[in-house]
Amino acid sequence: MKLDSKHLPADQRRAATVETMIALAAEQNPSEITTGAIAERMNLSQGALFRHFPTKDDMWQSVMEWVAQRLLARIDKAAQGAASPLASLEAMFMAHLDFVAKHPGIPRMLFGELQRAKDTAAKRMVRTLLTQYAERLHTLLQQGKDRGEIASEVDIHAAATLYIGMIQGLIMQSLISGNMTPIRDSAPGVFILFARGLRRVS
Amino acid sequence: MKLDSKHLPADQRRAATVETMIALAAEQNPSEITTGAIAERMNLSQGALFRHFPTKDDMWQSVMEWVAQRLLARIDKAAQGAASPLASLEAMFMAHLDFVAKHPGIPRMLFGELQRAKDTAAKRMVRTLLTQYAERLHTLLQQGKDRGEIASEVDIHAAATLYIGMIQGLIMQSLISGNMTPIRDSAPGVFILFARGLRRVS
DNA sequence: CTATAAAGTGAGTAATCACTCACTTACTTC
DNA sequence: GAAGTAAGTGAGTGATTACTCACTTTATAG
Repeated sequence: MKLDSKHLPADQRRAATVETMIALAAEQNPSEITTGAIAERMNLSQGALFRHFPTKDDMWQSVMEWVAQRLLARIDKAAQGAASPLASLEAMFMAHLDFVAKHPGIPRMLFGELQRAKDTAAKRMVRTLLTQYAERLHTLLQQGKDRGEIASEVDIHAAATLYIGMIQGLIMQSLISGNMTPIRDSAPGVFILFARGLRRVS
Repeated sequence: MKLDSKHLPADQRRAATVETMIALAAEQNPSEITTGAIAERMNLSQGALFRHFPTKDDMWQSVMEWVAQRLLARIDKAAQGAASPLASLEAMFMAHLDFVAKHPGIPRMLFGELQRAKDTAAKRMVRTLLTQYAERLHTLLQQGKDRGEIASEVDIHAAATLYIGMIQGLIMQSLISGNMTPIRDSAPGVFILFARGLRRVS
């Protein structure tokens, strides 16, 4: 991969643009990333970007596609290797946090895109991603109930909200402290507490 | 209060500006709110705003002060009336959600400000708010342990993160659906699950 | 080696934004 | 009711931004 050379083929240039935007989002507010800053980081003229994307919104859409594809693949793979529904949830949780720790700009992008006023393609993509994520959570939680691992009185919808909230809360902590360490350090304890609420009292 | 009349005294005009910004934040991405839009909503010329605030950042700082003051007062009042630490947490939780349901732009503002690149006064104010909030949570959780209401093996720091995450998760749901109803509907179930994880198994 | 197409350049443009200022209007006080 | 002051107006300004385009450079196929 000679991604730094000039005159890349179009598909490689598009991929490099997406990766650059994700890298920049780790350093600054995603909504403040300019096409000029993207081009500068790529050692490219600003105008060249628009040979590969019709608008900036299309660039963001490509970024969100990249994220949705990678994140869902990561959590699916993590869930498959586990022995029980609760273990799958924990593996998904850890894989998700590992993913955002490696790409700290991504949760910022998702949240920022969600609260855009306009209904952009990128925003719809985020909604789809989160909906698909929630479906996987519901399935696993129901399986946990069926197998008696999760208490029957647990509200599955509430549990899915709490799961998403766990991740969001940890991200919030990292935004306050300015680095990613609290995520890795606090994650296990938070999940233990979450699982305590779910588990059937034997 | 004749807040719509022309030629308001300076302090009332500043207060009206803050309230207008909070109202606008409920409708659109806070970072996309322009001074022109604020002025238009107030039936005021854009230039007039800068007679009362030296910069736009100062406007945001005033907004954050408004939020910090009101939110902390609300949750403190709610916590006082409750019979036990866990009941206080629940009352705080509900008061907080009631607050954000009435001012849907506020969580957006806080999160958006947190991820700004520059270290603005508003950002420092958000950090302070969240730190003070976390202190209250730690105190209550420790009291719960001392009284035997909360299991001794519970990680207090994790519980505080989970509490913040609960709120953040519910806000996320409302951003996806586009309205505030899921917050009010799902909140009790989510808290029950949270409390299940904390409570001492008798 | 040459022709052709793909990719990149850099100097534009129009729109938008926060912020300024000379001037006008409205309140207050004696 | 005149004088003084506080508040508002509206037409600026310069900086920034997404996007365009005529032209140049590079890669590649015959």
